Amino acid sequence: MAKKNYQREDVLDNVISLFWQQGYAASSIQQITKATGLKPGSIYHEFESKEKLFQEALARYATASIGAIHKKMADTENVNEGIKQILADLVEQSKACDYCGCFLIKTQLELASQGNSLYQFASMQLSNIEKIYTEYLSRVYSDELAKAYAAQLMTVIFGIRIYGYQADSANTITQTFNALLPWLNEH
Amino acid sequence: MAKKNYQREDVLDNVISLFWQQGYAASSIQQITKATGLKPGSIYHEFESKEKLFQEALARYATASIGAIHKKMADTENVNEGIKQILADLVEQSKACDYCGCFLIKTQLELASQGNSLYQFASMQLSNIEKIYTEYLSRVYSDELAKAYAAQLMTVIFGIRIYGYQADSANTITQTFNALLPWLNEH
DNA sequence: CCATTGTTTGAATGACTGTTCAAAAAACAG
DNA sequence: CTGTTTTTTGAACAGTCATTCAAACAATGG
Repeated sequence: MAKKNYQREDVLDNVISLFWQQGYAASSIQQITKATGLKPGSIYHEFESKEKLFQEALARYATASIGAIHKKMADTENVNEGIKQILADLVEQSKACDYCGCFLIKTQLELASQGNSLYQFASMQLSNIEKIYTEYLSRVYSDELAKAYAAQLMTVIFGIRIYGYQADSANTITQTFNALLPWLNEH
Repeated sequence: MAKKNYQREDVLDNVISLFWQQGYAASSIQQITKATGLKPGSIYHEFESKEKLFQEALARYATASIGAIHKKMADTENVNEGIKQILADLVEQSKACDYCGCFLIKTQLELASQGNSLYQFASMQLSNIEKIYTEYLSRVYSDELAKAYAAQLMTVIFGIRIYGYQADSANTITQTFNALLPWLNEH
């Protein structure tokens, strides 16, 4: 088999959901082999180590998340409407029975204490997302206001992603973020 | 040594900071022995298993957290002032270089996927805290409003606890929660 | 058809995991 | 002092961890 019988991206997608659900420490190579269909040797041949594999999976998740933001902003009439839809999507996700929040946030919390490079990466991506929101908001508001609103938005998103673990919280969350971010309904 | 040479509570306090920092999976019995000074045998003699030990540590943390809320409410003039101080305390905590958020939230995120009883416990405690805030708020507001404000407060607290990982975020967080919860400055 | 290159395999590695337990040690009661 | 009880000890257990590697395998280039 001189040609590899798998697609790097497919492997990563399988690995993302495993790591996302269980976290870094609780996901064993054995589980990874089961989730991907690859033998240990192949995994280490394609990805250098468990850490590198996780890093790449997380990077793919982050890229997809950021891409989803840009897409939503391109598809909606104005910035506020785009953000409202993004928040509505988060609420929708929280309804799933296998809901497991945000991969970046989970990674940040799990690996913070070790000053891990994976923590650094997750942290950086979250900051990056805030910056992206700031840029979009500065189309509608002053730079100062855009910055403040982006920080509020990130705080509310973080809050939602954790509040979403509570069963049957969807309606409450929707009411909550509308009350917390009244400026979303301007324009 | 027929008399035990340690205090159950001291052991728990040491164990809390270990589990709090590193999470359940990443904290080994070996590390626990190092943190507590107890040998494996003693730990299993006093606490039945790693899971039971974690459970008890988490329960102690939760009790302390809830106690702190009641104390703050008793020490301040009114409910809104008490909540403002609690939020200010959270901001203060986030300044620490070894900041590691909230033990209950971290546990909920780490152990959610397994339907773990530890997850159930953490989840229940967080719900309980919301209920406590609802009760305090209903002294000042209608039941309906108190419920809505408590949900907002919990969402903002969750948000703060994650936003706090960001370096030098203290000022931003303070401005953010004042903007998100304008009703805190009533009365 | 051979040599080369790249891929897959899966057993083996040594370290570490949570847990157990028989023996030792220390306090108490009689 | 003796017998009982409680606690401590630390080696030992079976299992799992991440990782390695030589061998088998398959495809390409010449």
